[in-house]
Amino acid sequence: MAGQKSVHPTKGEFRILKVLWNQGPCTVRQVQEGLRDESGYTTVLKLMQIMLEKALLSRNEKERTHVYTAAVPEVQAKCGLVQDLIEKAFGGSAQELILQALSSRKSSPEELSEIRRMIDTIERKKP
Amino acid sequence: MAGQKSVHPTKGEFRILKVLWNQGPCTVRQVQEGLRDESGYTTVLKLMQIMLEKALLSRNEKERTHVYTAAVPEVQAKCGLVQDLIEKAFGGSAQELILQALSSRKSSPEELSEIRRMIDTIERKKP
DNA sequence: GTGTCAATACGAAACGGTTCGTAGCACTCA
DNA sequence: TGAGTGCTACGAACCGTTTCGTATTGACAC
Repeated sequence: MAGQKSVHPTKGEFRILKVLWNQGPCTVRQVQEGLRDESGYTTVLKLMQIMLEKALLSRNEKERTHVYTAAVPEVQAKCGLVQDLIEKAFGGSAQELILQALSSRKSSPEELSEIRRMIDTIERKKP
Repeated sequence: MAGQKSVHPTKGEFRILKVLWNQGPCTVRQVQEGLRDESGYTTVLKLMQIMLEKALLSRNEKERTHVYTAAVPEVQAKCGLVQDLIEKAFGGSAQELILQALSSRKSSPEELSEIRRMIDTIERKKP
């Protein structure tokens, strides 16, 4: 118990997690290629080592080339970020965040009805 | 022109902005008291000076005791945060963020229909 | 004037995130 | 065996945020 303390990934860490979530377990090299930018190999490696310490990643050291896996599920990490934002900026109100999200990008009618559909689903799920 | 470049408030800066949004123009002392924690006076002052440089705040120096005002509207700052999060974590999809927000806190039926009402409003506003 | 009080200004330092240079290790191939 | 390759490990350094100690200034009372 007590050790859960969900660590919040930084921006850079989140980018690495995204690659791992998409591609499944990867070597450092694979992650570095997955990030389509000029981040150097050792930079990515270092970041991943730190993430290992933070238990954001786990790794398999059986082979000489270590294989890393995301140790936090995508949903949980995103959920943490959203919770944070709701607390930090919207006084704990998810509604307010949603309103803001709705108005901050012009959503197409399709998106809006998509969202409406999601609400329907949730409503139906817990009567 | 060209100078807009909406600066993103840090966490600490955001807390100060919240006080100013709630209470209107304040002195440093008032802001420091508004933050109900142990942040020292000079710490708050320094932060506010930096925010002044970043144009997050403006101030009136007529009186000896300067009076600071939030220079960014609340909506705009929150919008920036939301945009950031959408980009960072949800691949630019506001929908996904909203779904996450809906599921990360159990919304009451009332909240859900509230949100539905908001969607109605938006839909009606731009046909 | 002189002392005191409350405010601003300035700069150093701590801290976390990030980048990168460099070293070392293991494997392969000639 | 020795050079080359590809990987991990380590540590220094940079940058932005945040904290805080200290100096300075202005107003007011005596």
